[in-house]
Amino acid sequence: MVRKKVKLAFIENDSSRRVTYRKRVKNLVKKTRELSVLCGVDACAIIYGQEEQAPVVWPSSEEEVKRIISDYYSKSEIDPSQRGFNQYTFLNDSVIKAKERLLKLQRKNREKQISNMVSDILNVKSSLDQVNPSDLGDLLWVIEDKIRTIQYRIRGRYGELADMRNNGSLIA
Amino acid sequence: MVRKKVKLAFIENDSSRRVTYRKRVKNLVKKTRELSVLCGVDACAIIYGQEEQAPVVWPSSEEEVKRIISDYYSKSEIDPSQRGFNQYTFLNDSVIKAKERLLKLQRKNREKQISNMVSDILNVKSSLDQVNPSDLGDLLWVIEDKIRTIQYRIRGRYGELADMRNNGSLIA
DNA sequence: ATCCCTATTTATAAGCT
DNA sequence: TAGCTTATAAATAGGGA
Repeated sequence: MVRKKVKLAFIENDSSRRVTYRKRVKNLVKKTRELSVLCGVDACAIIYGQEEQAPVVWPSSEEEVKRIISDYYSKSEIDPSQRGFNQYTFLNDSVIKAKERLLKLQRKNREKQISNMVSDILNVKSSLDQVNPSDLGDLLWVIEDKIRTIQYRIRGRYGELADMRNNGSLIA
Repeated sequence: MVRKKVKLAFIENDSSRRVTYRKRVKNLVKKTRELSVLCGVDACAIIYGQEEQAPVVWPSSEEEVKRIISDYYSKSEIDPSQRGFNQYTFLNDSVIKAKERLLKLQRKNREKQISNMVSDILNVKSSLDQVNPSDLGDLLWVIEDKIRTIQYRIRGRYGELADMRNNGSLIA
């Protein structure tokens, strides 16, 4: 996009791809944070880098997470009648069709798997809405520890853990 | 950041905040997509706008979601021993402390709530890893319908649904 | 690989309609 | 409120050290 307008396609060259990745991730996170602060909304960026790379997650610092969670909590205190509203299922033709489809999925024993995945993608906000303020400390601690654990696991401990990777039963 | 260098703080003026929000969301999504394509990584942007606004989620189109899911699936086919690896709990001092803390949480009957929230924030990738390719069609359909349902619900149907918002038991 | 540099492209705050 | 325009700030590809 500069000394030569680059076309939007996978960068084959490993070296320049990695450089571009670092530059752009940095700015994407910055932009995410700016949007959040300027407009008073909660925004989340998740980037899964190549193999052997820790995922980048924003917000990730204790301070930021705390701010977002307490913002959510104070909102729901101000207007508790709003809480859980997103969970209500509006009934119309497309939802009726959805239900038929889900019934079929249930028969195939996949419904739970799929709804969990949809939740992962769409429901971060509603899960944050449901946190009790007395849980904030524990929540932050668990999140931070999970991030550290993932980073530690991904960075250079493969040797020690190699035997475990061959055991499919570890999936859970 | 332009005709006047704006300081990074909440924009009090409603009108300009909304304009800034729309402009920046558009570009944040664009940047997210560019990073994803240029560097061959999976990235996700989630923005929760103000009240009465539909959340913005990228990726959201059938095509993009399909691409990401099938990429994940083909990765796990090439190296199935990697699947589920992220779920393994590495044992070290901090995890032992985590477990003690979790035990305490369990006593308070909050553990499930919190671990679900952590999963929402950090585990989008691993849930995508576990999708069977034959489920892709159903998955895409459910996601799209969920997005449509949320948008429809949030945009201007409050009148009809107002009575329901006063019922706290709808949280679920 | 990592800074630094810088020519250009992008993003964007204000104005104007 | 929603576009469109424009002056300026930011982001960034490609090089060089």
